[in-house]
Amino acid sequence: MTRYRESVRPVIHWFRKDLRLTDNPALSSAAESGHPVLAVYILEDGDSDPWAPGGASKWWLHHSLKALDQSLKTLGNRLILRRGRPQEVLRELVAETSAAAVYCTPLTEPHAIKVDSELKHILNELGTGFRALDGNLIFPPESITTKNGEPYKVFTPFYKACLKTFPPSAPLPAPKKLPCMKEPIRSDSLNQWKLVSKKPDWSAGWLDMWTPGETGALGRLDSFLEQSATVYGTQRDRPDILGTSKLSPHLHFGEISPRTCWHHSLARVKPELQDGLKSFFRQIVWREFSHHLLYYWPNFPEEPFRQEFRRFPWIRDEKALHQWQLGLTGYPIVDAGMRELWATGWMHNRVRMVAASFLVKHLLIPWQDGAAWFWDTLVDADLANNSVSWQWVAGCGVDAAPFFRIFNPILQGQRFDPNGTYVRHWVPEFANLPNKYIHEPWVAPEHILEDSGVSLGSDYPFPIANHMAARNRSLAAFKQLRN
DNA sequence: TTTTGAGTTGTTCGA
DNA sequence: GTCGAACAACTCAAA
Repeated sequence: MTRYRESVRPVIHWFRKDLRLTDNPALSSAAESGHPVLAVYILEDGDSDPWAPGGASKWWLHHSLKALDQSLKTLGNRLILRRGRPQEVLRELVAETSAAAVYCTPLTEPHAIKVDSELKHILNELGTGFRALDGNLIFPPESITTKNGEPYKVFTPFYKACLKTFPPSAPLPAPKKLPCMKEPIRSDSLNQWKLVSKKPDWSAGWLDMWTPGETGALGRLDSFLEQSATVYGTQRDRPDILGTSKLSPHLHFGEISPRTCWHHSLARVKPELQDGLKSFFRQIVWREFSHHLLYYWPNFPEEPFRQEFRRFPWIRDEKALHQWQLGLTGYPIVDAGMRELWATGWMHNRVRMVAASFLVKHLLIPWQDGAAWFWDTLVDADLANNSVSWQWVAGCGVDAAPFFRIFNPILQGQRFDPNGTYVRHWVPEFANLPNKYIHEPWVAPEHILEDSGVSLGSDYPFPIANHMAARNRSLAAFKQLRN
């Protein structure tokens, strides 16, 4: 027995990693359906989702959901919060409301794909529509393939194929109306979900650094376009200055679409300065590429893409892993990055590579251990980007770094943090150490260390691995793999 | 089917 | 200090 007349049956927009109103094709379609729209977010636990959000991501999610609810309220709607397996929660909601259809944005995570396929079946049996409309990728999986119809495994040809289809279509405006259901629908309270850790309160002060939500995302893009977009190509590698876009968490949660990033960039940057945008677009396409790879190879997060790496002689070393996590490796650039990560939920891209390379090449610790730590500590933790990037650094991924490419943490520090500004900020032990020694404090004469007020071995550790020795050990391990 | 050119992000060594 | 070569061979993608 249908409880509502046909005209007032709602449709459900199931929000997931598309926490925005602008350029959200699924939401726009729901809005245009002529039905009231029930806006729902479903929190799934680690019991059923193997890659449920980590600690830092949950903090972001909390604030992003709060922001989304505020935006919906300006349209006279609200966000309904439910917890559980989406298949069951949506089945219940459809039963409760006689919803005519469920709208959502498809994702590339293997778990999401499984959920969608079950959901499609369940809704079909209930006679309820299931409409998944792309919106989180400019180039959804299967829209870009090689001439043979195969997925690309090399970035550059993928990138070129993407460029051929340009420019992407214009972003959609936010719906003007989003009529609410008249009948009240039960919702969890966001605070009950306890997404924000209070004890310990490691995220205190994060709201000064980040503004989760759609408004924050557009603001971040605007700042980037005003301040650093034109010099992005050269400055993005410098952790001591704000040279990157810092859009990654906003993109991960879908608070802004890549298409919006693209169009706003072209609209706001003067044509003669648009050369600097090329590197930015390239990075956006990297995100697309990673999502393609995850879609086609669903065990990318767990297993090395290159099979021979199953027998790579990784070393399980809990103590060294812990030192790396805490930023106590004895290499200032690595430690600065790891401490920035812990303190802010984010790490500069260049430093991510250096820190990741140190873990897998200098310490020979499995890339999965590093990826797991990043998963828990990054506000932008994204299964596709994280897995593909870690495998790239480890050399076992697609188009991966050659085995002889082993970052020298001293050189990288000197090259990209030439004045030691970044290191001094995150490793204040060296606040008074001269630049000359900032990236290799162990070579500083004893009296210089003393003058700068730091004692190696007590205030700050000696390197836990000698660069040359570790480099040679890593090269030997890779050589062993070839035979 | 075969061929050909190319492939995110680096380091070290010796001239 | 600067510069080019070596570091390996393999796989991918297109012609």
